[in-house]
Amino acid sequence: MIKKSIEESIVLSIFDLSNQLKKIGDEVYQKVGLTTQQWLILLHLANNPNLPFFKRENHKKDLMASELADSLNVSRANITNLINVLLEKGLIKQVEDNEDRRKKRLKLTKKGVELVKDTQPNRFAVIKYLTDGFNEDEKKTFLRFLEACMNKLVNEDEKIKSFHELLVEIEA
Amino acid sequence: MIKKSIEESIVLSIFDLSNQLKKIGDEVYQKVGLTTQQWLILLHLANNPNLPFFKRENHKKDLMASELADSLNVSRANITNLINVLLEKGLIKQVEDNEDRRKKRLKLTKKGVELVKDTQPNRFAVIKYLTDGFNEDEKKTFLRFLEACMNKLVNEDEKIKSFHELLVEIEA
DNA sequence: AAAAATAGTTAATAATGTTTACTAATTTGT
DNA sequence: ACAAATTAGTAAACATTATTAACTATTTTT
Repeated sequence: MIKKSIEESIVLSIFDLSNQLKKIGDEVYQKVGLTTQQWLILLHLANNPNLPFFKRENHKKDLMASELADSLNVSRANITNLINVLLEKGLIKQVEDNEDRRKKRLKLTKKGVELVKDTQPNRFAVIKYLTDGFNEDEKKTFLRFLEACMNKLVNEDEKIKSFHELLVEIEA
Repeated sequence: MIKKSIEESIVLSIFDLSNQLKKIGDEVYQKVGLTTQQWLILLHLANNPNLPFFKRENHKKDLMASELADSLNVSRANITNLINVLLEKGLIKQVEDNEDRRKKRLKLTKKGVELVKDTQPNRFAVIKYLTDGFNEDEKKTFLRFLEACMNKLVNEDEKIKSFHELLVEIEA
């Protein structure tokens, strides 16, 4: 019998909520033939300052695929696939970097900029609606909490995995 | 240019954190040939009271596949696939319901119970470590926040989708 | 100058999940 | 009571999303 614990409730709720957000996002963005994942790439290229990635590190130059892979925590090959869709739709473009010719900088096209701009008020309204009913202090604490968790996960993930070292192989 | 907003930061952080948790979970549970998703099923069958699903509704009888589909927000067919792995590994068993012979109740086997029990202290330690540094009141507020968001998403998802109605078809 | 590392891509493949169609059992409406 | 609708589970075919491994080109390190 597993005990009630507010900490575990929080972790499981974060999971649940994120799933739900992704589902709804996929449904909404399907109208323009995109997935939540592809939409997140657009938000990166729009330099959305609220993305955890931009809080972790400062970026002056346009992003490249490997940085997106890093931020979304997926393989570079996967980013290539996601990007191809956005390129085909004419929402982004690749610009060769003259200083390091291995690199290709990604930019929103005019069409991409406009799509992000046009949908921004509604995205914002949804987010405001969702997070309504809590005061500024509470929201700040909540964000600190999420960021603290994240820091532990990325900086000390070996430590966390080692907690589970005892997980013994079970016979199939 | 998108403005800084604490609300959007929160939503994007939840996304990011959940991804990271899933990745680490997949890596950890790979040792026993399971995915995070399959592990979640084990937690359901162990009646983990911290699962959002058990907070939403009360369950006296053992769960069935369609309830798991509901809780994990995936199709029934997908649950069949996930369950088959757990059956093969001998971690769960199906029991026919005598009152309604369409239903198959799912139960942990002795082996399944033991796996959950043995790993519980470490799971708990990880969660405690992650959520450390915040007091009880703060944690309670987070949980209320997460549950409030979730409620809006599930009860008023049509309203949320309608926010995006203006999303116009873009030509490929 | 050689070796190692980085960036991106391609191809093959794994996993995850969906839709559709089906069977069986139960519930509902008349 | 009985036809129609609903619910539960599964199977098959497929879509998608992601991964790994191998490769090219370029840059950095030693």
